[in-house]
Amino acid sequence: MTVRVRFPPSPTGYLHVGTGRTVLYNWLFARHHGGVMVFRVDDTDAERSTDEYLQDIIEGLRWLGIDWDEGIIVGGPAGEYRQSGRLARYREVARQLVDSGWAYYDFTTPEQLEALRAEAAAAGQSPVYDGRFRLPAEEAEARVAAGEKAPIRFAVPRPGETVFTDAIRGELRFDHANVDDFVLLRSDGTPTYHLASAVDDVDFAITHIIRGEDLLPSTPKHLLIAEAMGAPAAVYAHLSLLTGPDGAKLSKRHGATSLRSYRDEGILAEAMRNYLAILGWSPGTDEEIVSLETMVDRFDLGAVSKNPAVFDLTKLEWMNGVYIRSLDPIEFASRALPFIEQALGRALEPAEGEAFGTIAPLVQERARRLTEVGAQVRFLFAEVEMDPVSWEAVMKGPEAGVALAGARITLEALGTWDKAGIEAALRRLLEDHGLSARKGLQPIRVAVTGSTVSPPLFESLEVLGRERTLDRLRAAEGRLAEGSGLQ
RNA sequence: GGCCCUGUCGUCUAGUGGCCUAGGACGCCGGCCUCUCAAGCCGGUAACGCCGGUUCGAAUCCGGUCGGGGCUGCCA
Repeated sequence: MTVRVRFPPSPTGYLHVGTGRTVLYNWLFARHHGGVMVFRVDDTDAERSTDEYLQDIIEGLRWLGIDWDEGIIVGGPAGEYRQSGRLARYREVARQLVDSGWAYYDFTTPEQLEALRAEAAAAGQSPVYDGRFRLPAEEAEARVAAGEKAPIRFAVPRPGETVFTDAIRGELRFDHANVDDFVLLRSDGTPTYHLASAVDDVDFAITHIIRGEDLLPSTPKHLLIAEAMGAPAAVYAHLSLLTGPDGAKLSKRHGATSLRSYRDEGILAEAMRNYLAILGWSPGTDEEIVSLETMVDRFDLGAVSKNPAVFDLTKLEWMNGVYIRSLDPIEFASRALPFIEQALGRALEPAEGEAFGTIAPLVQERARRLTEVGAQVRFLFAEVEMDPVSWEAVMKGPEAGVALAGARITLEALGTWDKAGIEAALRRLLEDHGLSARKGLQPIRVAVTGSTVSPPLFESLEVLGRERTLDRLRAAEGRLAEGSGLQ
């Protein structure tokens, strides 16, 4: 039997990193087993579902490099993969379950339900509706025929229990005393998540349902619906949740949770994918950097962790740095370009693009996120924005003036303006004045880039060009003179 | 409150009765390298929640306890 998994997002928000991890695991499982990945849309919540969110989810998947074999866009045997387009089917199943006695029209009022819950809470019992007000079938039918609106509830067998083996957690049992007669079809005729999701899983012949642990308490309901439909039970696997540093389910209050925001903040798709894969799954070796091929090759639900995992931004950034450094230099430059233009607020001129291409490899070694690149090369494309702290740190001593003036004079006279020439000239300068590289070069760096932190100096000057370098050295000398009260 | 999941370094994890005086990775600390910052290299810090039991032997098995999390809607 071929493995069939599914990804059923409900488009009520941007693609969440936790959801991203869930899809990844489904995808890895499918690819590992040569199975089929189905992409359906759980949009039964018409109020909150939007097309914009669906687009974001699709883009997020593509960004991660996850594809699907059946479902929206690509189509498939089921034809319709949006739940909003399958409403008639859900009503049909609900009706069939009523006819077969697995479900019933319910006339309990919200007040009655509330009273029951309060009563149960007071008695220390499970607050579940056990169908005690269920009417005889004929009576219920008569009221429905008379035009009365009523939801359809599932008649959970009592006493009873649902037992299943979770692929990650082992055998799990749920006493039906704690499972209530849940609503299948709302009184307005729309299906609840439980009905729509379970029917789709049956209709699309899903064999493995890999989802978040938050759905664990709902599993008996889904298994019961499948049973009532006369369908074989799928294998369930519940993934632990992703949490923030405080241990609570990852949410907005922990910071960015959408995959999109990480992409926008300079995280590489391959790094995010690798990090998410390792967050809760171990390839079985000490490796942390794992190729996609290896993931597919080794993925196994039995090796997925049962514990919740804290989403550790620091480790993601480290991994992103590893991936950035492993990029082909040309590839790095082209991926970084949009971030530079974003930081600059304008597109780069052709000549500037060339300049960046020259210095890019040096920045590549230093960045953990693509967004850092802009700050590092800004001095090449804009006027110097002097960092006061940097200035204070290096312009204090008597060496500063000497280094600045000396550099200006020697570089002005320099023959060929290239890295080798610049380095030779400046090293000679240092020697002549008995300055250490550290003491002598920092003032020049700050004068030219505006900061104590920059790409290597000689290359930076080469790319900056003689005129701008000299201008900036003069400007710094002027500023130094003012600051020293010499003027 | 009820039901359920879960518990190895700060974090992610390896570990399925002896190979564990518990391994790796991130972080952190120190050193080397060095024109700054990174990167790289070397070294260090740090954990089996607790209490019982089973066993010649327990991180690994059992019970309890404490802690963390999830669910508890005619949301998904």
